[in-house]
Amino acid sequence: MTAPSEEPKVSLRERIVGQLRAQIESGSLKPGEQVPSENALTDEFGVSQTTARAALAVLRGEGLIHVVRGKGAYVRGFKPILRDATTRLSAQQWAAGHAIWLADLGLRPMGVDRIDVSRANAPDDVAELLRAAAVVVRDRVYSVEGRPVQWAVSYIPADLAAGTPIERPDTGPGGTYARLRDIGHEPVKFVEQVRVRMPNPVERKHLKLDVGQPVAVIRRTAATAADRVVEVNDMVLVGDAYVMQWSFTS
Amino acid sequence: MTAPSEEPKVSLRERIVGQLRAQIESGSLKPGEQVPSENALTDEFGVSQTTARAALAVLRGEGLIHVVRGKGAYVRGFKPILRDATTRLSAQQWAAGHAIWLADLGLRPMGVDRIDVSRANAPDDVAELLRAAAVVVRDRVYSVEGRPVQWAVSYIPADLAAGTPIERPDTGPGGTYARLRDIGHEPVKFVEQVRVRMPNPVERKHLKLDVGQPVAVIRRTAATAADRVVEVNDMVLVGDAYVMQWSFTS
DNA sequence: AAGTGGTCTAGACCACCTT
DNA sequence: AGGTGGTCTAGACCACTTC
Repeated sequence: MTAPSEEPKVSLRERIVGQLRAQIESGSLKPGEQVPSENALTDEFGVSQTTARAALAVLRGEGLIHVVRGKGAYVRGFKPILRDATTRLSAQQWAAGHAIWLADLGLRPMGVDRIDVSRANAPDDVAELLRAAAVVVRDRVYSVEGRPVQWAVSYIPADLAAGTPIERPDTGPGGTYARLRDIGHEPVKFVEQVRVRMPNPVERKHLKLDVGQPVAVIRRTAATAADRVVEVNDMVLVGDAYVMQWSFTS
Repeated sequence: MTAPSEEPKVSLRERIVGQLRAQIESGSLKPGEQVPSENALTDEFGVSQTTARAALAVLRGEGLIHVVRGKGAYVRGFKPILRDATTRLSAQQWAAGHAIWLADLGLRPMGVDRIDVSRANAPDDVAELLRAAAVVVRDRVYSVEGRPVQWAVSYIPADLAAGTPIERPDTGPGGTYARLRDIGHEPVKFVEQVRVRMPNPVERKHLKLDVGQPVAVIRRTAATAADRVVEVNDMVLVGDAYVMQWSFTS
């Protein structure tokens, strides 16, 4: 009698997710705008609050919205930062490196939320790389437009850094690498290892992360021409805040 | 009368999450082992199934467990693959690049699940980079140990690739780049741009991803010495399957 | 006070896997 | 058949924000 069923096959949650995602991606819900509240979704789709919540949780997990307790859920809008490892640390130009993916990653001021400098014993794996246990630790959180975007912890052998501006929060022009150069240990070789994962609770706290937001974890080792490792820098980057770029030749 | 309350402050869900996470990280729950089922958690912690589910969902989101419908939840254990862009594409050696983070990323055979080669019109942004709309598209999924780990789509200008082995699934020794060299368009300059985000539904399907697993999205552009872009390769890497590495000098 | 999200319960039904 | 996860409801109470 009835027409063959259309086989929706998608759960109520996914139907809500799909509609909202489409609205966000099409721009009919603009960055900063409020997403329909749980109650609104309850009415509109005739589902329970639990289901409406589950739908919003999925969008959170995709980083499309962020949520403020007691206020509402809002469409994310954050222009990613271009982090170009090779041209920041070297001065090369790459003709092929222009206009890839993003034209408008304008440079924006990056501030330091917090910085702690101390002497300590390095974790085992770091000590092995540096061939030194006693290190100066530079621990800081960077922010852009009021939002924490990176947590970085650097380890420099204490026998190099002790008593130098590296032990001061502000290391002066050119930063730690320039100071290492001043004392005859200029780093010239760099290796960056990158992992992608969900943040642990400590990282979530430092970076004020919403649940479901992935991070990139970068370990950079910096070595001199004589292959002495003079710095290990462990960085945690908020995933949707960055586009990372590396350039190289064959 | 009673002792001052201990102010648990953590939700039931977080308490369950914390205990299971500790067990996984301490190794008392080993990779491949089954995590207590929802019913078991319901009994052990005296919570509803919904709450037990929510706890497991968090661990899924952190990539610590994966779930098989009708069977159970299991501790993840997958040795990540080392993807060294610079030494794979060049032949350089980096003394400082050894023994960073992971000693035992033994090379494992990477197979091709599926490969489709076709001619098509490139997406606008790719066409702009290649300065050509007509392209050969190489679309494939790679697997390691039966698990999809990467989805890669390459675009090569059709006026270069047409009629060459690049249009065949197996491009022969040295791959696409060797064939481009054969016809006088050897790529020598590379730029890789990397984003970190949650996968969209299409990516989740291709890579058979569990919910809550982040991916790295890499766009590599390969250019000749004359700065002609001869390939754009869009890759989606399963986050926890990889450690990506780049090396460079200042 | 009213609206928002955050947590949780008790119970239901379904789909999938193993025995 | 029985266990597992997947989806969903109806309702409760709490914490936070705005008015």
